[in-house]
Amino acid sequence: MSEFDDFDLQDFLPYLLNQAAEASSLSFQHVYKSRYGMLRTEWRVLFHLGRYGRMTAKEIGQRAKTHKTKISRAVQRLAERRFLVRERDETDRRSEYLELTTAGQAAYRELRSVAAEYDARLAAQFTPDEAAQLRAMLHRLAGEG
Amino acid sequence: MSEFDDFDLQDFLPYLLNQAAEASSLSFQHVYKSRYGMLRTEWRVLFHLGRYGRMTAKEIGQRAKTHKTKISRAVQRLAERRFLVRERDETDRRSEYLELTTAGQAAYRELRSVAAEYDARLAAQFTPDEAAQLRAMLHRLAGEG
DNA sequence: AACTAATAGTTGATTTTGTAACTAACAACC
DNA sequence: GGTTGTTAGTTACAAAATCAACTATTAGTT
Repeated sequence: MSEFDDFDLQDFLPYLLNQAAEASSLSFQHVYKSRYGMLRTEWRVLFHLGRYGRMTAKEIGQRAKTHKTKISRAVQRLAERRFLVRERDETDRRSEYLELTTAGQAAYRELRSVAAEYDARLAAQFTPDEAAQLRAMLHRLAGEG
Repeated sequence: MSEFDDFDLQDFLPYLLNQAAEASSLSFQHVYKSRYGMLRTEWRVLFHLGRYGRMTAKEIGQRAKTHKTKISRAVQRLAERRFLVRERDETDRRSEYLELTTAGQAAYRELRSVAAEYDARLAAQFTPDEAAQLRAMLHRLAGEG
């Protein structure tokens, strides 16, 4: 009988966070998957370009804390589907700038609006104060300021 | 310019939850992976059996909201490594009871204590009240009472 | 200029997951 | 007691994630 005998998996933060993340992304995932055939990383790349504008794969990877191979493959698929275009950086020919096409922007806008509504619905389970506090705590756990 | 123009991915709850979950499970994941060569589902199965005792694969799947194929494979690997034993239920020969071996229990105890310490460290970023509230909100998002 | 190290991004091999189909056992019904 | 429907768990195949090695390019050093 150790001092942790009452430690419960259901309250273990990594587990709990994971359960909450999975449950709360399920139905939104269904939208970008069924409507645009996108994978999670693809929607994230789309969102980054839509929200923050032209940038390189590396920058997206850093912002989203996503490995470069995942980004590379997501970019490939989005380019194939004409959601974005690549443009070599002539000052450093190793990297290329990515930018959404008109179709990409349209997809971004629709998904963003679905996401915003969905987020509002999730947050509505709490008071505005609670929701704000939750986000702040999650940011802290996610490991940035 | 839509009404959601300021909607930010960094604050989108599913994204934020996912980032927090990943960041906060990273170093714990490293422990069960490097020390016991376990995958996430395996550690969860181990934990369920260690904490709640003998049960069937189905029960674990329900508690952990994990698909039966994932459980099935995790059980197989844990059985191969002699962390658990299976015993057919003679009243219903479709299912079998799972139970940790001595080695399984030892692994469980060690991982549980690492997890508890780790959880305490994560929670220490907040006041006890905040931490309790965080857990409550996550439970709510995870979709149970 | 040649040599070494570093960086952006891609590719390939391996592992893990997801989905659907399967087997074996039980249950319910006529 | 045979037919149909369910359930526990496994297996097979396809999709996706991971990790290491690779190419092309730039930067730094001598």
